[in-house]
Amino acid sequence: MASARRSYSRASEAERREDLILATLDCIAEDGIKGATVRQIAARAGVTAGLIRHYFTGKDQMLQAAYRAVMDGMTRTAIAAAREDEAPKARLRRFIIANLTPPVTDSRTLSLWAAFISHIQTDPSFAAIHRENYLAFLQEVEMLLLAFFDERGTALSPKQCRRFAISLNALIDGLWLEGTLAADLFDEHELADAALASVEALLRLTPGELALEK
Amino acid sequence: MASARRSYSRASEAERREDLILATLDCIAEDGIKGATVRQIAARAGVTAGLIRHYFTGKDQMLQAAYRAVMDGMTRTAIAAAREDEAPKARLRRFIIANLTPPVTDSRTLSLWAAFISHIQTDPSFAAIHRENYLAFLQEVEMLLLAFFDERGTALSPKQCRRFAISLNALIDGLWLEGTLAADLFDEHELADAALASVEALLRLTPGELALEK
DNA sequence: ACGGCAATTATTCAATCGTATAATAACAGC
DNA sequence: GCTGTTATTATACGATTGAATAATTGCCGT
Repeated sequence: MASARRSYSRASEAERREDLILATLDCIAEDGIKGATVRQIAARAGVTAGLIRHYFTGKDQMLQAAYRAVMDGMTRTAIAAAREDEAPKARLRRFIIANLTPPVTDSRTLSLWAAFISHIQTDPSFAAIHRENYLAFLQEVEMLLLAFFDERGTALSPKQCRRFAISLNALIDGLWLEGTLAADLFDEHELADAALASVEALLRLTPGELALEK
Repeated sequence: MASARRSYSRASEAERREDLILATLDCIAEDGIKGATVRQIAARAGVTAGLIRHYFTGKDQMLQAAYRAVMDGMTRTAIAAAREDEAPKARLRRFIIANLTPPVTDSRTLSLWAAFISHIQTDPSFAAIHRENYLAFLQEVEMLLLAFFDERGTALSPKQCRRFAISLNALIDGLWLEGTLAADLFDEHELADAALASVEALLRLTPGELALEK
């Protein structure tokens, strides 16, 4: 009885790692962190479970890589929305809107974010990843604010800029979290509109200054 | 060889359930959700594992009860801070401060909150608990705002009140989350001060109107 | 004081987890 | 085309999990 071994094809390290990470995210999005077992992930990636330990030291390290991938994706789309070839006001507006419309406000994204956030408290590696992303996000907001107030001709001390950035970031985070958790309570533009009006108030701008194009 | 069975004492259903729930929270706070196994919980509660299924249908149901306990605790302390025997402005101020100082901004509270948030996406029972608490929180904020603007003599339409409440809630949530996650980045009063200034701006009040007593 | 109810313990079970190791097949270099 | 390297599969192992069942002991009513 010849052993009928499964046929397979070799892949480059880069794409195999990516496949495994994407499969991890699929599993988490579907069943939560408890659904992300090495077997389920391997099955979803079309390989066998043992392969995971060939590319990662262990399951934990793969989860960290997956967390990095999620956070990178979130910040990348938000930052990409604030295109450099536009006026500071438009960039700030686009940045806010991008954070409160799909694909950032998306059930799957929230599931992934939520699955990882609890690890921050327990595992220092996850804490480092979070810290890194939070500071990067904060700095991006600060740069947008500086450019905006500069164009507007309003003075803005570094300390005040930082305070604005912290509050603005908190507002966006909160709206994103609750808005995505209870997506049925808000329609798509309601969230972004509320954010724009709130940011105007937060920065002590005149109503409509940020939302209206002219 | 006489079987040396462990001696024990009976307890009322109420306190046994509470003991088990508190033990559950202790386990989660210490090791995350993965540390909340029936055996560890039972050990921490000073009973044996089997007893859990005598008071709860299963582990899931006990986790739900624990989640309810956490959320109740958080909203209760915040609402209790807005004492009824004070002026509307003071109540609003106290409410905001209470949400951004210990024991609400506390590493343990965050750990518990974070451990449960991912279940909202997966388990409808957890979604219902979250929804219930979110709406209760929102309504509390709306009532505080109505009383405040009424005393101030400013008109406030129900729609505007709701929009304010949503934004204010998001701001508090975001500050609480990031501030507690990165507690070392902020000192204790910085968070509450930032919140007060931001809420003043959010509600289009004059700077210092909410923070200063007079 | 004692009998019976049920709260609690003790033990077992099947399932599943992450990891380790050995066998094998795919592919590159020559 | 052959050969050596190694990516991949296959299998096994020990630990741990949530749940189910049976045995026992604490305690209340009488």
